[in-house]
Amino acid sequence: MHCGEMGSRWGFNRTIGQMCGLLIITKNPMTANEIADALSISRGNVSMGIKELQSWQLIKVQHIPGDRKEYYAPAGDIWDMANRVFEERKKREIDPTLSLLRDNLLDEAVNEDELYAQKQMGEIHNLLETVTKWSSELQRLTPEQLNKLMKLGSGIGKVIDLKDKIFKKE
Amino acid sequence: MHCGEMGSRWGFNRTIGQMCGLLIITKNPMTANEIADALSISRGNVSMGIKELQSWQLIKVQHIPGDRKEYYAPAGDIWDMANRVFEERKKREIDPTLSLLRDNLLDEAVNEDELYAQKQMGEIHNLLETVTKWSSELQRLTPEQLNKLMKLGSGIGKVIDLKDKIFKKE
DNA sequence: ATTTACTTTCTGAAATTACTGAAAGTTACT
DNA sequence: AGTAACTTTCAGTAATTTCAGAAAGTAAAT
Repeated sequence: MHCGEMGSRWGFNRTIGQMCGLLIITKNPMTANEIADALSISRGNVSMGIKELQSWQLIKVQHIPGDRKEYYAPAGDIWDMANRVFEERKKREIDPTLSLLRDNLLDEAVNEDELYAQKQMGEIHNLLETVTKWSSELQRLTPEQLNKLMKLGSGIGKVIDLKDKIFKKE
Repeated sequence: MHCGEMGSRWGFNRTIGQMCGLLIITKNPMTANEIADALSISRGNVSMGIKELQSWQLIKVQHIPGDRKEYYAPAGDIWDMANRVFEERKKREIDPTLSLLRDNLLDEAVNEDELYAQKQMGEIHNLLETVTKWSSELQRLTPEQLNKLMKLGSGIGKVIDLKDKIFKKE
């Protein structure tokens, strides 16, 4: 139920949030009908939800030999899923803005107001590019590296300073 | 207009997105009426929007001596604003889930299914805690440190390995 | 105390989004 | 080909969200 309430904050709707939560905490894969029953929603709704969750690559279909039904289960572990949600949201929330800003920055400003507007848009563009680049590079790290990095926490500041010293000495 | 379309993805609604965008690209602070005119929306709607944007701490009121009207302007630069949006969203999207999970993990599991559900919830809890901790610690870095870190990009992997070597040698 | 210049709150209408249940589609077996 | 066991689509309905405009509130100036 909580996943439902949070669903819309996370980028999908109530029912889809519930479906996702249900599949995560349920050990065995479930059929569409089981999902509909468990959540008391219509069979058609489940079908839509499945399609949506597949488009986020959060669930996968499984077949059980000798059974014609389709069984659904989470695709990957919690980290994988979080990554997918993160990526998908970047695609929806950042990328379109980034490309609009790029277009706009190509236009010549014809007066002071437009100049200011462009300056501000430039700032936003910078910010979004930095964040985008950074996040894609974090994903290139091995899980162990990532883990170390996270554990490091604000100690990262010291490591950066350290690195600076070393390179200056050389 | 684009800010309007994106508004709902960013956590508020169309009008509020437009208002925020308008205030960012406009050099001088604006009155509520100017905002309403510029965007062709009702005065009442602007009032609601202002309240909402203030709750996100994205805009601030300014008074011009000898003028009774309230003028509105962005609160801080682009980085500040992005930070606020980020923080606010964490508060809405992560914190409630985190506290629910904590409560749930205190309950004793009475059968195998519940045990599995708890295991999964534990995973999510870990993930969210790590992310939360990490993000709050990033914010503790000085802007220069942060900038260096971002510029480092995937080179961060090498720095982590470097740090490991140094500490092993000691 | 009244007027003036503003801001906020609230109500119901309009627009959008989500959901159901039935019909249509698909697939695999006979 | 026919049928059984499923899944998907879709039209209409229900629920939610957004919004304008009117009414109420506030505070300074007269």
